[in-house]
Amino acid sequence: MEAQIDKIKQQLQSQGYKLTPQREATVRVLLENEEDHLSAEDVFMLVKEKAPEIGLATVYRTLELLSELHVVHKLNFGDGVARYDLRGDDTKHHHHHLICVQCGSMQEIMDDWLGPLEERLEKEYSFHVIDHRLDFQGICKSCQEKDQKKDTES
Amino acid sequence: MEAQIDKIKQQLQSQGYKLTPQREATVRVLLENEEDHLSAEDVFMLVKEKAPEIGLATVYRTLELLSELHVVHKLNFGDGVARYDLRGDDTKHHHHHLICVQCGSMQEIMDDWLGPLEERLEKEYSFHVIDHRLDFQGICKSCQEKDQKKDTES
DNA sequence: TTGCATGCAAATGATTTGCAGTCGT
DNA sequence: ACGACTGCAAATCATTTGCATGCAA
Repeated sequence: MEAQIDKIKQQLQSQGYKLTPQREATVRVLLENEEDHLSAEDVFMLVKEKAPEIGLATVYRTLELLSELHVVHKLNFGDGVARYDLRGDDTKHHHHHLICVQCGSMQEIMDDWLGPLEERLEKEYSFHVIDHRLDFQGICKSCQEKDQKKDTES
Repeated sequence: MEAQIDKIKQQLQSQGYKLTPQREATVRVLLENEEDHLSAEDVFMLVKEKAPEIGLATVYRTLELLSELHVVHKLNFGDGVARYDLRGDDTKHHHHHLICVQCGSMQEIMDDWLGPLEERLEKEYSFHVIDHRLDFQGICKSCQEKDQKKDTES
């Protein structure tokens, strides 16, 4: 982890920026939560545990700066908040959702089904995939069973 | 077009909603701009030309309603505004999006790649798929080229 | 009458910005 | 001292909500 911090420090300095304590705390939070897609508010709360005096605006400014330097990716999943992701080439997130339109339940599928598609995108469209989001809307098993029962009764 | 309006009217009525003049004006704007991904504000401005007395809140409420009824798709490309897309008659309106996290550009892919996956879901998870949504976040071709140039310069 | 719909204005929530003070070089 | 950096509060922007009114069955 120290190695990664050092690398980021150099990236900052090469562009004339400093790795201040606030920025370092923010980067550490991102490193410690590489798995997740943290929102700015999430990052803020986690950073506050290490550096309680930090301001939300600083977190936003830091994330924006890191984003410009391509240290993190700014992602948008349509839930109204921007999410940030450390740019590790190795970490990819694959989760799909089955959302039942009848009962509203949501099931996560951890399989990665899109590997071949992503390869195709890179080749055919020259699009470098960082992440994807795949949601299916439909009727879940238990609602199908409920429906069947109802149909039989009537 | 009248046929499509009628169809939407029936979809609304089947759920207990009415096709009010404001809603009809909004739907007409969406039909007339089927090609584009309009934001709520865009729709609002266009609807105002037909029905100047309409309020922005009504446009938002209408779009939200149509979205729930799956008449339109609510899309988010990370530029800070939600965009809306009329769902074409054909069930094969399954397009996917390539969203560049750097420049915010969006490209549509019209292929339907998920047929086999949907079959698998029905079998392995007993989940009956009605609709899906697939977005890829990544770096588009032109941003990759820009990055390369920048890297070379330094 | 009853309740869905509307327009307006005010409220909200995420993010940005203005500004005065702080810190390292 | 200079400019980069910060925290705070106020500003902004998209979207939502409260509420009194309007309208159709």
